[in-house]
Amino acid sequence: MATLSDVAEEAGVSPTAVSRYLNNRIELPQGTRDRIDAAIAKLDYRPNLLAKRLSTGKAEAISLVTPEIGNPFFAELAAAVEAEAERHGYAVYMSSTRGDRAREVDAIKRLHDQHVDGLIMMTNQPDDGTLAELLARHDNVVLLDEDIPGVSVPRVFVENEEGAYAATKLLIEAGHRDIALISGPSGLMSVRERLAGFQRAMDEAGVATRDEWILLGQYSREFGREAAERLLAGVERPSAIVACSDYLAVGVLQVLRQSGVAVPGDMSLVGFDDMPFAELVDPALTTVRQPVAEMGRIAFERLLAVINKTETETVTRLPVELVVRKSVARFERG
Amino acid sequence: MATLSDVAEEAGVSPTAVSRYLNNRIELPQGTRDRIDAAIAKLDYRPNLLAKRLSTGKAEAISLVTPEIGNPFFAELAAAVEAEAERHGYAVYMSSTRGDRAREVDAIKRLHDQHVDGLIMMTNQPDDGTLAELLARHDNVVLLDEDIPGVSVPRVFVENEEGAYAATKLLIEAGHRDIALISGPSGLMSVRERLAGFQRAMDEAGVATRDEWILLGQYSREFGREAAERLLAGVERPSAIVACSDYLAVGVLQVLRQSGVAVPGDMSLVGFDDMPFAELVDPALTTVRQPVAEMGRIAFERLLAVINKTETETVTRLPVELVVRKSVARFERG
DNA sequence: CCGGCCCAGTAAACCGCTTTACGTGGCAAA
DNA sequence: TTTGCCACGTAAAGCGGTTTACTGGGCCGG
Repeated sequence: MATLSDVAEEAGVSPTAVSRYLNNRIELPQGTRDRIDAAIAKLDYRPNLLAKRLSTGKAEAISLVTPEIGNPFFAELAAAVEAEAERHGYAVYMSSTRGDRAREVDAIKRLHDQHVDGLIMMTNQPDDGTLAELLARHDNVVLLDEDIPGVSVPRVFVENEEGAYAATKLLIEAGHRDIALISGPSGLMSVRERLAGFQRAMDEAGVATRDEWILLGQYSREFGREAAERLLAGVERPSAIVACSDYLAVGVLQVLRQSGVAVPGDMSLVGFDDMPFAELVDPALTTVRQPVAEMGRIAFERLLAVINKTETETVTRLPVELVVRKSVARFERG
Repeated sequence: MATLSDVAEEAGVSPTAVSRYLNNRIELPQGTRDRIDAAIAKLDYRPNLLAKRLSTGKAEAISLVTPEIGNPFFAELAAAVEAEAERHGYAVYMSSTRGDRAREVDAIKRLHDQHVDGLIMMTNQPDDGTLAELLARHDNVVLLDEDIPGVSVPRVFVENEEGAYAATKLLIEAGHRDIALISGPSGLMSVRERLAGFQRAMDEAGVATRDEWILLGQYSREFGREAAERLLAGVERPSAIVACSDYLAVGVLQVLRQSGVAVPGDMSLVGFDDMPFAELVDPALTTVRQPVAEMGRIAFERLLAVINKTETETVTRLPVELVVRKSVARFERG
């Protein structure tokens, strides 16, 4: 690999001149510029970013940590962040923690390496304080999708409560009163908020919620199956289910199908997220769409703002949208 | 941020001593070790990876380029690579090119930056020679999933031909003779090989293929829909379709459903990949499973081997497996 | 009592680039 | 003729580590 000095020598100038020329920090006469350009071309010179970063302290790169890159929701979010970052000339280093706290910690600590200018963080498990403490030391972080309590950095979320409210209301307006809710771990902000939206819709309609029909666990297909089985095993069955993630909904769907419970004939179902497969399952899933592209875009924008110190803590709430497909039917008495 | 020198000063030794101690290149008496450890703890020292890499030339990191991280197939592959890399203490920098040639080129060129020790490359568009030429200059690259002709680096593929052969044979054994094939861009190795497998199965059974029933385009849902529409519009219809990607199959499924063509009743369908949603669609998709986790694992293993110069060009072919679900039925005459 | 060896470290160069603070040489103005 | 300034650069330190070669002192054996 040719270095800056090689280029300088070839062009008959000092490394300083080449460096400053390349960074537009010096005016050179045409002749000199040509010689440098020729040398660069001849040697196929590419600046060593590592050295550059070490020297300048700027990385023009960010890190993106996601719980599970194999999960379409996070993958789409990651793609959106990357697209926006590219527009600004930033590289994105993605990593997936696979729900491992140690890997989350690692990812944050790596901020120290100077490798990146900032971090967009997604998590899907409640924090026990570890992450919050670690993050408190940084000001170049943005939280996306899920909160970590006690951290004062910009955050980008969706209107979880509104989403769940709309989903629940749709069911109520279809005549349902016996509605169950399946959601993720209780420590998560999104879980709390969606539960609140559900509760509010039920309260407004004057219909009581039942504790045994509120099932909190994980945002996973596995838990969706488990929860559905529990609901089916109960003495009374709800006529509709709000699943707070499409992953959950799909798990529910599988169990219902196996058990011969028709959707939406015998049981209505609403999901959350509008993952790519939501319209592919049978029946096509009515669900609450999160504006994934927008979330990614704004998260990056916010991060850029804190990196450039033009802004600090802000919380952005993006609206969600109820997408009506085929998994909800009017409740028929009997 | 505390530096090595800060630690050295705090511990009352030279930076050299600290560096060598941390890298196990020196034996120090217990007392000195304790002082250094204490200094590190007190200052919360973390080595600056950038500096380390610049100095050593080793990055303990690889780069992973995927065409589209939002695509579950690539996302899962990425997750698998990352999992294996982590076991070996390597960081993974993922980037998605979104099918943009310029971004692919960029990703390769970035190998020069010393940022990473090597590159695992996935692509989903035929190369016009650009990539091949660029890659020829590197020996720390592994190709995954798809080939780039003219490049002599380790490659990890699946048995595409066998997969398509098995899928086609399944249909033939179910009594089908009018079988269409839908696949990706014709320049791609996987497309060629799957086509060959299809052809071989048809030849062996003594049934002729028809040009108008072999539709090559893109590995996308969009093209799946388009191809399905073309098949339905033809004067004669096949009774079964081999879709060379589950994305294609899903597109096909949508069009068939809209057109009132029952699957598998009126039309049998086999996919390829076994993406996560394959078992969720209706009917659950019979498809050819690619061993994604294994592919990722082996790709990393191979990359490590070339990085350490213990191996050069090898081509690995991983077996695929036909997963029979509900989208294929016996052909009923008439 | 002296030479040599080992223990416990150290000085200094280097990785490749940036940046601050300085030259030069030539020409115009005084 | 001298001053001064501008155009065109350069020297050298620094980013935070690693690594090679070396050294000073204590102790042991002869």
